[in-house]
Amino acid sequence: MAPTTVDELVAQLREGGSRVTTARRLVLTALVQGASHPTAEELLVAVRTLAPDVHASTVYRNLEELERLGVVIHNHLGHGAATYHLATEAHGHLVCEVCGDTIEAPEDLFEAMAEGAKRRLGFELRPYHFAVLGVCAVCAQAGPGS
Amino acid sequence: MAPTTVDELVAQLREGGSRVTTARRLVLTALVQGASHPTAEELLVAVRTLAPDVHASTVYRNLEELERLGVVIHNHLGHGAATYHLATEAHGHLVCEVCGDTIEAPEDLFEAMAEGAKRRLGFELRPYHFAVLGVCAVCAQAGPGS
DNA sequence: TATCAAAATGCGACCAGCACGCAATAGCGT
DNA sequence: ACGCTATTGCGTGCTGGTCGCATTTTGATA
Repeated sequence: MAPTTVDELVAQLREGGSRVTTARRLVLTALVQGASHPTAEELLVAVRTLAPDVHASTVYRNLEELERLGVVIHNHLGHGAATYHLATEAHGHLVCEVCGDTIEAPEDLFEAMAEGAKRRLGFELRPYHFAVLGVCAVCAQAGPGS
Repeated sequence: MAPTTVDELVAQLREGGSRVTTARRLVLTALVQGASHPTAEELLVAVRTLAPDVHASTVYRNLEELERLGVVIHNHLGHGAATYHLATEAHGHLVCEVCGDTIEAPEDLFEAMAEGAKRRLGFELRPYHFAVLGVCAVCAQAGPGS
C-alpha cells in the first residue's frame, strides 16, 4: 500500500534531504487525519491547535516544499483558495458551481477526452490540477431553469 | 450572424436597460477589436488609450454588468487574472501549464466526458468557465521528462 | 554530547486581483 | 432644459499568497 501514515511521510521527507520540524510534522498529521480537501488556511488552523505559534507563511512554505518532494499535491477547485491532499490520493475533481460540492471523479472519466486531445491536438491533458466545473445532480434537480 | 459590432452590442445594452457610457463603449470596442483573451487589466489599458481617466473599478463593474446582460463571458485560464470575451464566442479552453499557451478546444472534445458525467453521476458539465490544463504539443516535445 | 553550517521559522511588509461605500457626474425619458 | 437615477472616480479593504530578513532549530560531524 502507498504511504499514508505520518511516520512514512516523515521518512519521505528525510529521504528528500529535508529536515523534520514540528510544523512540518503537524501539517502532515493534518493532511492524514483531517478533512479531505483542506485549504492552506484550514491546515494552519489544524496545526495551531497543537502549536499555536506556527505562522501562516510557514504552512505555505512547507506545502510548497512537500509538493516539490512529491508528498502532497495542490489543486484548484474553482474560485478561492487552493486545496491540498497527499500525492497518493491523486484524483480529478468535479465541482458544483451552485453548491460548491466537490465530487472525486472516477478514474476513467477523462480518458476519452484525454485520448481525443492527444490524438487531435497533441495536447497532453492533466485534468487533476484544476477541477472541472458544472452542476451537481441535486442542484440540477432543484433549479433546472437557473 | 451573431452580433459582433460595437453598435450591435450597444443596442443590447440599451435593451437590457443599461445606460451607454464612454467607458462602457470603450470596453466593448476593446473586446471586439483587441486580442482574443484579454484580462480586465488589459482591457483597462486599452480603454485608457482613448479615455485616460477611466478607473479600474469601472472596468470591473462594467464587465460584471455586461456579463449579467449576457453580452460577455469571463473564464479562468489557470492561475492569475480572469479573461473575457464576447458571449457569442463561447468555447472551451485548453491551457498549457508550461508555456501558458491557450488553445480553443474543438466543440465536441468534451462531449464524451459530459455524457459520462451526466449518465454516471448526474453531473451536468460546464467545461467553459474553467480551462482544462495540460501540456501542449510543442512543450511535450521539448521536455518529455519534466 | 558539544559544535556549527545550513535549513527552517516568525514576523512583517508587500503583492495581485478584485469588491465596495460614498459623493460627484452624466444619461436619457420627459 | 430638468431631474431622477445609473454610473463613475476615488479610496479603502479584502483574500490568498509571496518575500526578505533576523533568529531559531536541525542534524551531521567531531
